[in-house]
Amino acid sequence: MPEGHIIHRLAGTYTERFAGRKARVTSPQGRFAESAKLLDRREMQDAEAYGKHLFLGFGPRGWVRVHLGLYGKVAFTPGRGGEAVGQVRLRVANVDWFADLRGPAACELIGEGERAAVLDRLGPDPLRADADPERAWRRISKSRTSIAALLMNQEVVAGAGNIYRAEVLFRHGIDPYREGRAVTRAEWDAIWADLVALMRLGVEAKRIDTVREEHSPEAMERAPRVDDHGGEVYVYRRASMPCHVCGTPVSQAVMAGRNLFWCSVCQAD
DNA sequence: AGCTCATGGCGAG
DNA sequence: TCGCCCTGAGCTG
Repeated sequence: MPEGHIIHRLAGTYTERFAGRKARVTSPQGRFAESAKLLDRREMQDAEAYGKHLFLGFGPRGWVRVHLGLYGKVAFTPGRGGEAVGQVRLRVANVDWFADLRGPAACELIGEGERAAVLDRLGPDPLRADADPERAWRRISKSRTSIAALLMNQEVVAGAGNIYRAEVLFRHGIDPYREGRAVTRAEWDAIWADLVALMRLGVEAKRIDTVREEHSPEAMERAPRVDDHGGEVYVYRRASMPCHVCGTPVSQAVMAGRNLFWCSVCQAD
């Protein structure tokens, strides 16, 4: 379930359980074996998230950059860990815990320069205190690309994915097909502030909840949760189901190869 | 057993 | 814009 909130939570958990100690680093599946060997029995100094990228810091040995992609998962388990189950690309372990990474899109050992290059390409991350939403605004306010596509572009905003983009556009009544340059400054400020708030909640709750309290009882009653993506939402994966606010069936379309969900009434320009 | 789908992103064309 | 890669869950038959 990897949007940015999950990655930030993972960084916190890696830090809490492994940072400041020597770790066993292995690749039971083998695809990270050579790099793992270079890190094994070294100290993991810290773990940090930027957007959907997770960096495990091994000081002079460099960084492990992990990107979960669509399928990647990390499982933390107490104990020393026996035989790996399934395709475990990376196992980090100490006497108390082991963390198994499966199915990542990327898991690579990189140096400071490569890390800087990755960060350079990323837009501001709503979950980071050092984020500068002005950078995103400069990009959005000049763009003819739809606001929905812009919010998914990690060079514009880092960390939001398909769920947050659908939900934040709903919450601000913005047609997903509207061009970036037609978004007002006030709307952008509200979108950013909302992303910050929603994603922080997501880190805490480990799921994505976006339905405001005044719509919530109604929403729960009408739409018992069927999906495994987490919490209670307005439009994401609710195609044809009644909008929690106006009752209109939720719309679905494919935009740039990704499913897009919105309410054509609440989000009409 | 085999298909389909997924919260992502890359490179080719 | 398309196809492809990472993997597992939840169907179908």
